[in-house]
Amino acid sequence: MQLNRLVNFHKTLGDPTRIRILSLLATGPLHGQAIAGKLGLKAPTITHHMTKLRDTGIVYQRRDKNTIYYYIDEKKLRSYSEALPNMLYQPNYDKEDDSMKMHSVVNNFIAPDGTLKHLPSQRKKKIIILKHLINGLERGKKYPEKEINEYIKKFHPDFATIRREFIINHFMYRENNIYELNPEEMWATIE
Amino acid sequence: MQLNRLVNFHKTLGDPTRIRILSLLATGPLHGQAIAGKLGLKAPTITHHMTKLRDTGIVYQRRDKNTIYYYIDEKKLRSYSEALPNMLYQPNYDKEDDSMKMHSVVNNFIAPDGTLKHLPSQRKKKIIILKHLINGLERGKKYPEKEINEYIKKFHPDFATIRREFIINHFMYRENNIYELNPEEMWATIE
DNA sequence: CATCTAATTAGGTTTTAATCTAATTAGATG
DNA sequence: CATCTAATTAGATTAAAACCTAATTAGATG
Repeated sequence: MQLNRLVNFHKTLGDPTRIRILSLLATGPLHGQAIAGKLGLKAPTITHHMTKLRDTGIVYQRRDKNTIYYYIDEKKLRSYSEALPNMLYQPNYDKEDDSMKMHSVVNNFIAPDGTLKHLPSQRKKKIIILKHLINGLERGKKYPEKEINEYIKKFHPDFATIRREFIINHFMYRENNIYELNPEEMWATIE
Repeated sequence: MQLNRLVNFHKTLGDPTRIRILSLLATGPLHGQAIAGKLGLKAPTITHHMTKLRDTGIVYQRRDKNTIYYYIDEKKLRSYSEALPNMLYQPNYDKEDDSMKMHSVVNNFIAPDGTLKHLPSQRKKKIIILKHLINGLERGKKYPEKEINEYIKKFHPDFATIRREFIINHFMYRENNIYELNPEEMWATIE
């Protein structure tokens, strides 16, 4: 699911009038005038809300003569509702990785004050630490070399080595001494 | 769950920035500056969003020295996400009532062409039938007596008796021979 | 106590969206 | 085709909220 559709779904439900409309429809289909009457709103307002509900897909409609009846699509409502928690907490390989190893490795190599004791020599652990270190950098932002050095020095005085590791392991790339984060797909992985 | 909290939950998720923040937090806790950096926003903006996320309860925070780390409360996120579908489609007593009894009672007293055979004499059944009959009337609309009579005659010729039952059982009230539906809380119930 | 860092508050700008009235469209029906 | 009803569109008003800069607060630390 794309970000946009998900945001839109929640934005649509983030309005008391629309929730009340759904409550009404839960007991059975209704036409626009009936909804307007029950909620004390005017017809155009109902049209406005039904357009949004229809656009997200959680209600559909059927015409009978001049009257349009609205129905909830319960299945869509449920699947959209579950989308966010599932997206965030889908257990995948990386997750295991992060929560199991990363935590203890970070604990071992990062001091309580957040500085780096020393760069691990084992490749796997080193990758985990490098990932941790670039956490404070911004995707899409261009960093002059001086700024990168300053950033790294907050963790460890040997900025040159760490900066080099960033490049070697494809966390960043350099062009004319300007540094920028690579897309995550390019980063070195453990395995 | 009250309407308000539910609306608020969805309103909170109905913003791309906040969804992105949750995506970031899903991989592990982060502090405000890191979030601001990754999203290209300023610190006050993050405060603004974190306040909303915290107020709905789906994130909480822990302080470590000067730095505040934010965590997702996965349980709350899930339970809120399920709230709306469950609210709408939770079988409760009234529902049972409607679907179990109402169905068979209506089947027994309403002919296939939609007309009423005769008004049940048992109170419970009579209420169910009256409920069924007023289904086609609109909340908030004022009906002159003549219009009510015509409406009832679509179901049964003895409009006077049925009209009287509507009033006796508080489905409608009359003022100057103008009839109007009562709010649902006033209707006679089965127990 | 002076100073540093991270977070927050205050206040302002701009965008979005909920609602209304008035006018229009789409279908049904006589 | 004239007319009715329900729905929609257009356009305006108002309220909410996302984001910023500048100033302030809260805690940690030397």
